[in-house]
Amino acid sequence: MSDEVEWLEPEELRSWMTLAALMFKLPGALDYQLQRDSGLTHFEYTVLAGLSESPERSLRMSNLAGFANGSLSRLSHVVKRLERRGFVERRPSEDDRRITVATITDAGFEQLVAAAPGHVATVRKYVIDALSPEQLQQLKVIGDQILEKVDPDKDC
Amino acid sequence: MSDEVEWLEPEELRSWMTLAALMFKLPGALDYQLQRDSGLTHFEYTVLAGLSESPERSLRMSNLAGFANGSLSRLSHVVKRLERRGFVERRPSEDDRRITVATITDAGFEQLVAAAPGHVATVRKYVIDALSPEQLQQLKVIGDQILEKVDPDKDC
DNA sequence: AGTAGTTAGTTGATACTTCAAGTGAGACCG
DNA sequence: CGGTCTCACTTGAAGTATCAACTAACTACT
Repeated sequence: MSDEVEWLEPEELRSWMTLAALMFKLPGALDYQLQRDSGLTHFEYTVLAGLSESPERSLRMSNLAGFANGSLSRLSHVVKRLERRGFVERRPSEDDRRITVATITDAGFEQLVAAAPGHVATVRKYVIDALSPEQLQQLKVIGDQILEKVDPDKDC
Repeated sequence: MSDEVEWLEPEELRSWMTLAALMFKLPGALDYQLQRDSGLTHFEYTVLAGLSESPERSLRMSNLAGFANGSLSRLSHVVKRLERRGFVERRPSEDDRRITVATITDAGFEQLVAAAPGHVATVRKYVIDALSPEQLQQLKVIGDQILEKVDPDKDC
């Protein structure tokens, strides 16, 4: 951290304020729809979606945490709740019993299938339909460049 | 919500996944730095910053909530905590005593001034420096278009 | 004035996230 | 082998967010 602070230029500030507003508002809007229509948070949805797309409908906790962009601790709590609701199961891996493998159950899969159309429609309404194809492309490039700085390892 | 779901095209999906990852990761990274170096969350920082830039260093709760992109309830809890720490004060407005006016104290201002350089440096490191001037401009346009859909009133 | 309706903000219960500490399994090393 | 180290997760406590219910103040109508 250098001695002299480089304050933001007005242009930079405007872009940053927009991004900040987006970070505050979009998750709330997404959570609201999912919660209301399916009783899932966006994070829970992402967890179920991650499991559903994986071989054996299973993933080890660390990988799932990476996929869902959350900490292992957060994931552990969330999976415990999802397990109580009957949407996932956990068991230790045969190979290495430090590893926990989570699996989505049939009930969890049904829940996901029921939630998906509404969620996709919301993403479409708020994000995809708001942008041109070029802008979508720009958004991906911009996002990846920022993520590269935030989280230098793991290039997804 | 229509009968036939329009699933996302691969291109659309990739852009969305990037944006989703950004929404999960960036707030955490920002909060982490602020919390560690100044004991403030990004939301608290935004609240103090909003007050500090306003005439009389004061703002009514609703306006402050709008500025900070949070609900009135959330703001009320946060301001209560900031008040306990001596960083803001609240009093009812003379004109309309339903209205609560929050004011940043000298201690709060000092806290903000102490936190600002590190926070700005972090924003610069993660966002501004990651992007070209054109990309910053694109980001603002893209963000505004999404926000317009999420929150149709209030064009900031 | 009296009453119904609206607005601004607060509160309390519940749920969620985070952080630090803990557990138990495998790896390494003499 | 026995001890230490690291890894993969889990847990409990404390802090924070969210939702619904509530209070108090103003407004509008009769």
